[in-house]
Amino acid sequence: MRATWKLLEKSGGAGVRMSDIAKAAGISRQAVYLHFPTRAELLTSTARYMDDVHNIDGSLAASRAASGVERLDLWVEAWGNYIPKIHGVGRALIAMRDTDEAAAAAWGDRMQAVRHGCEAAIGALEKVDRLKAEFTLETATDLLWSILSVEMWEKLRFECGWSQEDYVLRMQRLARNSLVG
Amino acid sequence: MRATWKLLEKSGGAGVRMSDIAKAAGISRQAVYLHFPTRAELLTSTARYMDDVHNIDGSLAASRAASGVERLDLWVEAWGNYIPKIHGVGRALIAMRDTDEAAAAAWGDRMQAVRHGCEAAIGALEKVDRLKAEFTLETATDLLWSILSVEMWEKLRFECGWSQEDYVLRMQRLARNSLVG
DNA sequence: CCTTTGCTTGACACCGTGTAAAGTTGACAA
DNA sequence: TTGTCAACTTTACACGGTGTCAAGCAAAGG
Repeated sequence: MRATWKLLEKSGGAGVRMSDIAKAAGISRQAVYLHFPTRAELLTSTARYMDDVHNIDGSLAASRAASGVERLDLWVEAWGNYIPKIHGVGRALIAMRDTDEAAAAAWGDRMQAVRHGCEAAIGALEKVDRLKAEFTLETATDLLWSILSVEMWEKLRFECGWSQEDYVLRMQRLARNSLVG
Repeated sequence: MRATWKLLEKSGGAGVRMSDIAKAAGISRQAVYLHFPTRAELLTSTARYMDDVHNIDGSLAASRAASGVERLDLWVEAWGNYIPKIHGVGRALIAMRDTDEAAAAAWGDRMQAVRHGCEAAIGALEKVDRLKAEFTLETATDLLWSILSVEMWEKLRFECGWSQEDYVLRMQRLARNSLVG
């Protein structure tokens, strides 16, 4: 899993084959299949492992402690800064979605968790009556979640050349401008 | 190209093989290669053909004629309503990006054209001094372009279940709230 | 000493894309 | 009438990547 992680990180998630991973791990390609039945399993296990190492719950604690607009800001920052860490694996999983049911499910699950984070942030906003009137909890969550998607991060970060700091700052502003009334 | 179009439209862009297209067109798989050297070529030719049939320039005329905030609204509407038409081919091209250089270039080109549309809309905003001070022409274009990406449309439309009308309306509002001062 | 565990090598099936070659069919022209 | 060309057919195969299968090997440990 560490080899997978390293390779996906350096490649940005594309063009990493099972044989590459095996070589990087210093074992044969078949040995990889002794541990992980499929590529999708390896990727999702690696993703879980990364969550573990990064202690994702810990890094989200700050945003959970806050409330209202501040909570929204902190959530955008926390998740926004987590994206680069998982980006490689994410990209690989996203690429497999079309052809591999398991990969689609695994990535969908992870994104559902992110959605819950978004929903909690919007909920906090609603609680202090700062959610724009045009939104329900659900539609606001939809929007925030889409705005904070890995795909959008990729576009802004690589195709538009934004720095990570710019990304976080501007997404915080975007979220505030569009959701907070 | 018509067969390709039809299949990609119905499948949403995934799992369409050259042999499927050949069968749908009523010719052999090899015959397809007599007309299009590669899958990427077939897809991009189909995309061009679709632009032609849809008369893209005509449908963008309205937005180009307007100015200021109205122009932004009309641009979001025009492009937003064009996405579903090209979505199938877009998805297929996006899926090929990682492995096929030609596909990446073709899709990149098309998206660059969309970016120009975004830039023109932002330019119109700037001309009447309604662009928020925090933006340059470029950063505002980056943001609008990312917000109007096919990926975001897919997410909102299918994963969040928004209707096409909702999508356009809410994206207009999002663009206005975040860009117009 | 024997078994188990973790690995190795090597071969192979499957799929989809793309290539290659030889043959068929119909239209049009000298 | 014969010949040629273009569009297409059938059949076969190479390649790359995933996943399967089988036989064998080496070290650890009761």
